[in-house]
Amino acid sequence: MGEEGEKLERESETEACGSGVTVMETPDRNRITHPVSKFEDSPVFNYINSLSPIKTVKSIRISQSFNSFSFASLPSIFTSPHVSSVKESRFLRRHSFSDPSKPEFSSDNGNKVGTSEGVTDVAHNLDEQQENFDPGSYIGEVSVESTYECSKLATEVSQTLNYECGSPDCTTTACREIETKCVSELPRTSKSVVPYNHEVSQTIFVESGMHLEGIRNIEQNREADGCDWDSLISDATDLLTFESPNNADAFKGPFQHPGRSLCTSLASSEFTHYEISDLQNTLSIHPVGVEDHESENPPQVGEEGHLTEIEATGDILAGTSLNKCVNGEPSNQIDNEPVSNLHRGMRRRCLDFETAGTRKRHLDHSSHSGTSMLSQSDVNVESIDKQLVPAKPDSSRCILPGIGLHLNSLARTSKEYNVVSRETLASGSQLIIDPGSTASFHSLSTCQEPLNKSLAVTSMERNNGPAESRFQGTKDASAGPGYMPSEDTNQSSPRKKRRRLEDARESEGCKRCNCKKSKCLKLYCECFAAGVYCVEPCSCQDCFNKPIHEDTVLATRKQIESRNPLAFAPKVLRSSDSLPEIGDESSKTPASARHKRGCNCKKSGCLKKYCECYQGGVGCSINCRCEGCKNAYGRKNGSVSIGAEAELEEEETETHDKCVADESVPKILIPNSMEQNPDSILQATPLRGVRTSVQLPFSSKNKPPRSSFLPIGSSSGFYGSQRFGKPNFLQHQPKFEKRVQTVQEEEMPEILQHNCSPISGIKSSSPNSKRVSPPHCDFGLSPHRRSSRKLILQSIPSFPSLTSKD
DNA sequence: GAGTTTGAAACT
DNA sequence: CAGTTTCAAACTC
Repeated sequence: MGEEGEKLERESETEACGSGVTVMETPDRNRITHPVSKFEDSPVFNYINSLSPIKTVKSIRISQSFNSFSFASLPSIFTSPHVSSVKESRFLRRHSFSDPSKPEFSSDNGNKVGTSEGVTDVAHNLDEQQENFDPGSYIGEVSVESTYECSKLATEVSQTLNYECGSPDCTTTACREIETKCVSELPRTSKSVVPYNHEVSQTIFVESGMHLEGIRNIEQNREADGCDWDSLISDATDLLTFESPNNADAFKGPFQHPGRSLCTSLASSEFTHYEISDLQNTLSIHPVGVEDHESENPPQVGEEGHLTEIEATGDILAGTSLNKCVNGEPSNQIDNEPVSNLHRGMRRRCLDFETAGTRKRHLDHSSHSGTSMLSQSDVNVESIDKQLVPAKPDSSRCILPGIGLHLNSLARTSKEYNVVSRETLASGSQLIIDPGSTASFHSLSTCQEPLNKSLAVTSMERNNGPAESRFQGTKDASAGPGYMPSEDTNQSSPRKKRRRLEDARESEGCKRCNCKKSKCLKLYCECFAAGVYCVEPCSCQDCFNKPIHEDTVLATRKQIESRNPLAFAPKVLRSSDSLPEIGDESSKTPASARHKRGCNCKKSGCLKKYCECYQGGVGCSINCRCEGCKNAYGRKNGSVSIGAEAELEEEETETHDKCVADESVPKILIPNSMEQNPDSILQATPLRGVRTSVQLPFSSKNKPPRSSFLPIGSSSGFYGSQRFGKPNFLQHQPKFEKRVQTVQEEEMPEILQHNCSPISGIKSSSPNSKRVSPPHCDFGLSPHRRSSRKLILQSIPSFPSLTSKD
């Protein structure tokens, strides 16, 4: 496997890089964005920033948001673009490397120098290191040696400077020294191990002044925190590297594909600017929160958490961009992506497992970060999940609701699209946005049930318990999530009870399966279907859906995908995604979303969760073959007539508990909130721009909800990306837009990118084809958007989506 | 908690 | 593609 995996990796890389894959990236974009980034990076810009109120705002936000979450921001820092290149290779590599052998990596990396790949490599290295090292063992070592070293030096120096450099602005000679040292030192230590890292780091240090500041801050913080910051710093460093346009240029090399580099630089640059500032703030601020955590926690924990973050970051990086920047052959992507996504998810989970026991403290930290982090993209979310999961002391490791591993969910719908934004928002809100800024939260809340809820509900609390509780809740889902208050209060009947449980489950974010015969290697298994590993809370028997059996899982997954490429795709396409079929009145349904394949209910009347449509909180569509459809969210015939809506309302009312925030209807709300306070969102985070998406009516087990969180998800990734690809985004700020776009593009599987076409193709092959609704183009490409979408559009200027027709 | 129902997934 | 079986969630008691 290892060799094969390598081969595949290489091939994929070659294809991606070598061919004009970059094509996908629109040159225009690069051009446009690039300049912007340059502008931002330019001294003048910096100077302006320092003077302008904007900067202040940022810092303020950050300061507010930051408590312990500063870390979270870091992951976000790594924009998907970075990852992009890594993504494919990563997956592949993982397959082959899952085990101890990683040396190859370095070698490979070594060959590729200076390009975006280099970045990728870095990410890789991080990942690898993380993977390779046991949580416990590597904690001390820190994933990135080069950076670590650097950080060490920096730390040494910074120790002196600590107080001096409290502010980001502080640019003392000491910092310079550190930088210099780092640069000089890196080569020695890290070179062999991580050839590129040091290069990158050097670049960063040398080139980016702002970054340096951020780094300094980080280092300072680090001092307070301990070693953890090293990794953080390293991450930051990477980020920084990308930030500067110059860097991008530098990266361009023989290997580099212009498009790629551009993409990377672009995406990174766009975000970076903010990120950096955030980072700085975070760092500066962080010490306080972090210290607290760490002080409480054993050093190990803190370190682990740190590592986790890094990991997440790496994942993010790896996961996101590939698609965007590199357009490989569709087939390849298709094949790879799902796997990769899965892989990621898996991996995270694996990580979680590994560290789960050890990490306790981080829970808070990670959780916070997780919440806060959302900024970037789905990917980030994943990272968050990871973080979160690890944080949890319990084995349950459930990921955030939806987060991590649910590849599918993301895909779901525009929602995902929204989800991403939401996540971003959520995280951002926590981190960046003021607690007060409800807009972002609202959006979040609407979109994803558990997560949203938790966020919304706990948003206030976010810093401490909420996130944690949430996550913990996830673990113990059964136990009952800490959050879900509203429902509980409302619920009184057994039904409510059930809901509660379900909600708890969802809130947990982890899916728990109860498989007995499928070994959790079939779609029967919710965990497997969601692209996540089974966790302790699962009651499954003979479970193979565990990191230990990664190969098996992947192989099985592939097999299933070969059978049905959309097998792991989100089943429900949310409003934005799904296009109501033309003529399908159901589209009118409150839940604009539709089930990908439609249901086949005969006895449940589509009024029970047996019905996937209903479960997903969407109305039945022409694709459904249900009999006696009474789907409250929209009847097959079209009828989502008023009556139906009334029913729906009734139901909702009835289940008010359930729906409360989650329910399908809310989706629209988010957008509104966004519209209302678009600025706030934007301010909060660049990524934030995204809006929330549709919620599943049933928070509880809806697979969809889960998925929604997962950004990475292979298939989900697609959908999500697709959606993102669509113009919807908030465009309040061009920057953000670009950012978002980039993300979307990256994640978007080619298939999706191609609009519906892929589906159709798939359709033919897939068993489900009949159900698969090619016509839907649900993928969100359709021009017809749901109300939510409309809202979004209003607020946001559309951008050209790769896929979209426009 | 055990048993039943249900419909997706898998198989033929 | 259709029919059947298997499976696990959803549901009921």
